[in-house]
Amino acid sequence: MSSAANARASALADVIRDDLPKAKVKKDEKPARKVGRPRSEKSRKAIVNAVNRMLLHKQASDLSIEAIAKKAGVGKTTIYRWWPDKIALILEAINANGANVPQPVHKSAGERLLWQIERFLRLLRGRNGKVIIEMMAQAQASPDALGSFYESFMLVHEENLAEIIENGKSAGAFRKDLDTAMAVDMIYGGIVYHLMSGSDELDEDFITRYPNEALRLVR
Amino acid sequence: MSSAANARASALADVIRDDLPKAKVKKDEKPARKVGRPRSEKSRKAIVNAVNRMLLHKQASDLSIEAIAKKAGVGKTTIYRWWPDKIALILEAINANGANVPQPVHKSAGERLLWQIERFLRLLRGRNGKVIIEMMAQAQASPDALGSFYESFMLVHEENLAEIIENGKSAGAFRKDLDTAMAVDMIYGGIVYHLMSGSDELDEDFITRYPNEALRLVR
DNA sequence: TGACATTTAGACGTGACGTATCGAAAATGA
DNA sequence: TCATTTTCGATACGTCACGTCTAAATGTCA
Repeated sequence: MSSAANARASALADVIRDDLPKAKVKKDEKPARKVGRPRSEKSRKAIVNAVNRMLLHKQASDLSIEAIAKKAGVGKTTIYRWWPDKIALILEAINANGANVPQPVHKSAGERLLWQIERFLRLLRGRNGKVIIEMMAQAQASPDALGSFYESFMLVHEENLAEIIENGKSAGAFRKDLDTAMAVDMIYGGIVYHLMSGSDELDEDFITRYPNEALRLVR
Repeated sequence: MSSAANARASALADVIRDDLPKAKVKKDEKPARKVGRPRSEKSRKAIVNAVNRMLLHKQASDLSIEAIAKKAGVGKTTIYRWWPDKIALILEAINANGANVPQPVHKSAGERLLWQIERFLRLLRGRNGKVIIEMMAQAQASPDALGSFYESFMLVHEENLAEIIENGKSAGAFRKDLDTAMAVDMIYGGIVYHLMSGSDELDEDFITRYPNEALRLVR
């Protein structure tokens, strides 16, 4: 397990080979404990709220588990018990994980591509973008954190985009000789890189024009 | 000063407007001190060597100034005096800054683009890539560090690429409606993102095929 | 020689890490 | 009702790195 590279390679391979068997992650993690004090929903909310409030004033790298615990009025043991690291906690707090809205059907390949890119851009618009990019940056420090970030955030977007591109190629709407994985790298990479280069937020102009620029890449 | 966003915006604007007046950074930082003990070249080398030796065994985020000083047999004051942060030190150690080899002339716009991208890829090949990407990641934590990384590493590449694209557009070799800044984001972003996604090194296949894929984007 | 900046070495206070321990609290089920 | 089980908040612990700060030694120039 662990390696993000592996997770990524296999995930893209799945999409490209068009057989996606068990990519469903593991949602069946509910043994439904019968005995013992249950997890405090109140504490969970307090922690998540504390993170969100703190993110209004400072950037993610300046949040310490200790400070979060203090602000939430919670023992830091509680945080360590439920979240493996700051990345997982913050991603949950800003609710950036998943939310895999199904694509509207009956669209051309180009429209589906635009829709997917716009969805990603919307997700990264505003303050969220900076925070998520910081998470990606922090994840570079450890393979485990990277895998965690990748699986809980990037993977689903990559899969969706890769599938759209593959379908577009099959349908003749996109270049047959296009390398799907590279196109995914360039399309999402362009956005990520833009945010990493210093723009605090994605400006309206970028959001408006980027999807069409990406569309030119694949045609 | 400080903001990387500003540095970037103005730099690209310069290239795009095709007037690049004083982009030459400041190489004239040699007051040639006459008095006082001179900086120890021996210590400088010991520090840089220590960093390089340590990077063979651990990743950049695991290097501490204290450990570097100890390994180099140097007071950490010496490090703090000469380098503003770990990013600057490591970039100098792996010699990733500058080395702005002039382009061979007499080439078509497409060839110049390929050459520039290949140069960038060569720079990020091997262990260097991981280290540089880690620097970029760490730089996200502070605007100053981001500006420092950007100016000492990314800026020159962006300027070169933007100029090539602009010239290609003027010459009719590239699409006139191409957004230069976005193309730069996508081309370099694709590489950076690829490295950030978990591949420890750029594989031969990627290096071989990426430049051509990028060329399709601009035509 | 004296002026002066840089050198190494290490002490210092700060702050966060992640673990461990504690007694109290909250649910279950016999 | 009461034992069992698990989480709760609190806090102590040892570790580590940060960046600043002294202090005495060292090297170069005038």
